[in-house]
Amino acid sequence: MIDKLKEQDYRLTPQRLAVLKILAGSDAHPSAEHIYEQVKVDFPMTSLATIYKTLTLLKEIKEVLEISIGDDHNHYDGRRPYPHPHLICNACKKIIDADMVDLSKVSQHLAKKTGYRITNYQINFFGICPLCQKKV
Amino acid sequence: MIDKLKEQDYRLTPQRLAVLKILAGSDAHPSAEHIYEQVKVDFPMTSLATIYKTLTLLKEIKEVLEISIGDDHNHYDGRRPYPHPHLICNACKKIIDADMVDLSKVSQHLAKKTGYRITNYQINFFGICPLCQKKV
DNA sequence: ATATTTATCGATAATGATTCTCTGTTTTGA
DNA sequence: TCAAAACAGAGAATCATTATCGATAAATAT
Repeated sequence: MIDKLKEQDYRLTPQRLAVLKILAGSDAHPSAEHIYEQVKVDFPMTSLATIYKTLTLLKEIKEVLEISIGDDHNHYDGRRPYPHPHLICNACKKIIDADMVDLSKVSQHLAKKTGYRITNYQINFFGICPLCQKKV
Repeated sequence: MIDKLKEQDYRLTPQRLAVLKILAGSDAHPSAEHIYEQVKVDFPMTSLATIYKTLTLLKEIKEVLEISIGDDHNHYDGRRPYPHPHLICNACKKIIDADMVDLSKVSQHLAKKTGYRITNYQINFFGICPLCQKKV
């Protein structure tokens, strides 16, 4: 992560380093607020805006994945910053990675394999449609 | 939809009927704001809060599907109110249904089949994890 | 039909995550 | 050392969604 930052001529500040450390050290898919609380332990003067700015930067250089689970606040994954499926518990809101494919029976397989009672899922593909490709 | 409402002892009001009609008559996955604009054509006195309340109700009785695409506002599908994959254009924000399974090669198949240039996708499964199932 | 009960409505304030603005500070490179 | 650019911090602004609450209207019984 640090190398990626330097490669692209971004500065490595203490605040950024602190965010990087938390992202690298957690597989709990923390929210911006949660990262903020963690960073404040070592850098009490840090602003929440800085957290967001750092996350935006990391998103741009593809070193963090932003995850929207309809929870009114986003979560961030710095360990596996590429698109991959997640499994979210509606009760405790825990997010875990669920790397398996198929789909017709993924839901049932997933339920069997992980013990989760799956009640819903969300699949979104993002891209450029044929019409917009022409417009370029 | 109307029957479902009556079954569960909900009232059928003009405002609700207007929302139902728009949901039933559109496959464009409209936002609450968009539904609001449409409803106001026939019922100018309608409040945006009523749109949200109706959508919440329809979500509860599973007659509409709420779709979060990280666009800062949700979209609604009243035609196919069950979880299913969507394909979103990053440029024009158009949302279309993408009913195909598999996953390992869904992305490539989808690209070939629809002409979309897929740059990202999001998959979320919602459920109850083993620990929380025990807690019940 | 009319009255009664109660869900629903409309208007607006409140909430809360994220972004913006602006000012001061730090880093970089000549 | 110094100017230019990047960055941080504080708090205001934004904006979708929710909550509040008095007024209104739908369903049902009288």
